[in-house]
Amino acid sequence: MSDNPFYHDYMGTSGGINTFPFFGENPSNYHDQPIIPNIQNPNHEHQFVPSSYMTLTECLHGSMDYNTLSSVFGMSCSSSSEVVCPHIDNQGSTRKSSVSATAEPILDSPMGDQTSVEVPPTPNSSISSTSNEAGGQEDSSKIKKHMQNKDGQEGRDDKSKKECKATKKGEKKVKEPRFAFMTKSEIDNLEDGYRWRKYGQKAVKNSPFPRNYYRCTTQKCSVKKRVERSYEDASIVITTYEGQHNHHCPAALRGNASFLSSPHFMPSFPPQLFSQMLIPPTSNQNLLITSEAYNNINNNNYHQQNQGSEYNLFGGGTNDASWIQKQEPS
DNA sequence: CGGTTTTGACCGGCGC
DNA sequence: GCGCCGGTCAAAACCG
Repeated sequence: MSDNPFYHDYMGTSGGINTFPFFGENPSNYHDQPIIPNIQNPNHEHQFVPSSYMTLTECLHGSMDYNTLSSVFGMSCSSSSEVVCPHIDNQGSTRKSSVSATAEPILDSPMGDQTSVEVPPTPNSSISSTSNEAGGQEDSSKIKKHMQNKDGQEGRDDKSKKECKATKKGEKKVKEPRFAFMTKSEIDNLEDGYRWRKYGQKAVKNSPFPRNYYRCTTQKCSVKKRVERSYEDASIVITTYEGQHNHHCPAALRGNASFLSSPHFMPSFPPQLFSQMLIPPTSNQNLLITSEAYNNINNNNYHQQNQGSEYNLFGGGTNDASWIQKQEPS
């Protein structure tokens, strides 16, 4: 992975809570210095700028507007686009990486203004096919459905289906943005600071692993997430978030940084992912960081495999961008 | 006892 | 029209 200067693999632990890229609260609350690559200076891919780090939690509960997020993912908010990042390079299974960001902004938009992304097969890449089939492909189909169905099919959220039925035909509903991550973990439901209630579980076609459906327990918050395990690589967990939280992160309310390691918060959780999704300096479509880069910067070994969990981020930089192809609306 | 999980049923979209 | 599939509902079970 180090062959790719833009492929940064990060394995981290916070000693109490795992977070996804973007996850967590205000960066200032972190014990560790939040880091992101300096986007302004493409030649310094290892230069990190703590001040501009954006957590997913912030993103999800709205401190980061969708336009910003879209720009981070290199997508226009005005068009529905889907970026699937199932990629693992040719190193295939040897790569121990593992959070892949999939930005799936799903906004209601004119049919002619759609952009979807197809994921070309990657040689020797189990994760590629994995996510493509177990996650990416399905998401793609779902997204297509989202795009195609303008009568509020996916607008149910916390509304009942009956309510949805009552929705006037043709009434457009704003599609919630989606973000998917692939995480290498033995824990399916990675803690992100929010409280979730499981409301469904479905068997996934061609996969021995079921897909779990969660909904944010906060009232009037319609954020949902799906968690499924890759059927080709059982160590890969595909998490898809849909929507943005309209409230603060419950964990954060417990007291800024202390929640990260507080035994009162997720006491049973082992040290887990404490990572930041980074924005490659030369690509605004992929987000990633490597443990190497991280360690080099922090002189700290964040690689952790103890307690059965191993986390990384992966995405694609310049070299990896090849598997992301924007598909023009047909 | 309240919140969460489980799980079979149901619904709507889509392809044939 | 029918079957498949993903997503959701909701009652029952479970749990702290």
